[in-house]
Amino acid sequence: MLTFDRSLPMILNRALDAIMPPYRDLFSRYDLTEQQWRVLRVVWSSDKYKSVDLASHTLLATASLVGILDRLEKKGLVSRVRSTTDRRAVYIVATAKSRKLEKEVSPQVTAIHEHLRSSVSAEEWQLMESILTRISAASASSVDLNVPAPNDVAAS
Amino acid sequence: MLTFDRSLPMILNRALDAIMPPYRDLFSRYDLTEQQWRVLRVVWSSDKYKSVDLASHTLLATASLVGILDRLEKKGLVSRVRSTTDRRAVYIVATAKSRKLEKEVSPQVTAIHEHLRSSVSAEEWQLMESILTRISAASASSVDLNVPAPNDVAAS
DNA sequence: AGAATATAATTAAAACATTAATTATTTAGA
DNA sequence: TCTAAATAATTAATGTTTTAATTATATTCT
Repeated sequence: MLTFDRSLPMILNRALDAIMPPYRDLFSRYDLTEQQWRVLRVVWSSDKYKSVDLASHTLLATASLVGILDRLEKKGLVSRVRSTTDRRAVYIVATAKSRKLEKEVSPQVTAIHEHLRSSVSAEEWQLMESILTRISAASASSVDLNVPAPNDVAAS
Repeated sequence: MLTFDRSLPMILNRALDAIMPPYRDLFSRYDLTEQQWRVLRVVWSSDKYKSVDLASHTLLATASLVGILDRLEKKGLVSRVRSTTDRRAVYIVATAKSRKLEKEVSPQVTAIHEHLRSSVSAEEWQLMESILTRISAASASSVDLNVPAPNDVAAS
């Protein structure tokens, strides 16, 4: 089991499992989920973002965004504004209520970020980031591995 | 947005987004989900595992495991065996059918692991693992940060 | 202009995640 | 022993993910 246990997916998932609880505890105190937070902090960073822009910045699929935005809208934290120049597009804008939330929550999120960040040296942090970036790039460049299709295997 | 964009959760999620598609493509060819694979490879590694043991080795909550095991059982890949010595416990065992699947899929999964692994040096890989492990440990040791409760903030 | 194609957002269905509560059984302690 | 606490598995409710299909609007190309 050693080889699977120390595979990159497991390494990354274990790290996420370890670091997320403090974030989730914080978000839940404000009745927010992790994904809702991710959407809000991008919306707060700009006047106008289309759904499709949110997707790339939050790492959430547009299909997932629909429901997340529905719930954020119901809570009065964002509103949807149909574009007049391209009527397919919808802009997501932050409400005044969500701006208040931003002022309360953001500093606490930053505190968690910095606490994590301070547990290793600046050089190590930078190194980890660059190693992960390089592995990710390698993966994206050759998604198609040279493996037989299931039918081929079954037929052999 | 720079500070949030380069936070550890985003770094890790971006890396997972980049590396998972080849795994998911492979699993879907065998009509398996990523989580089902995770359960199977642990079940294959031992004769007898209780549900609660599976949870820790797969990083899946026991509540999630119930449904995953239901579906694996329905496909004839695992079976549940009630323990006679502790009648609360259920052992999960691999079927002969799932052993055949193991022989087909495992080598291909290993190939993806090794492809990722080969994109950086052995030293870098080891370093990344140790840095992430240290950050994770730091997080676990102080989940309770010194932040005010929501009510305190609102009252101020 | 008109048809094929592309794009933005949404919907639908199945699977999984998260939190809290529940059931059944076992263990520990007065 | 008898009860309180702990443990294993499950259920329930809400939210999210993934893939595929759908709707509406734009764009491109002939």
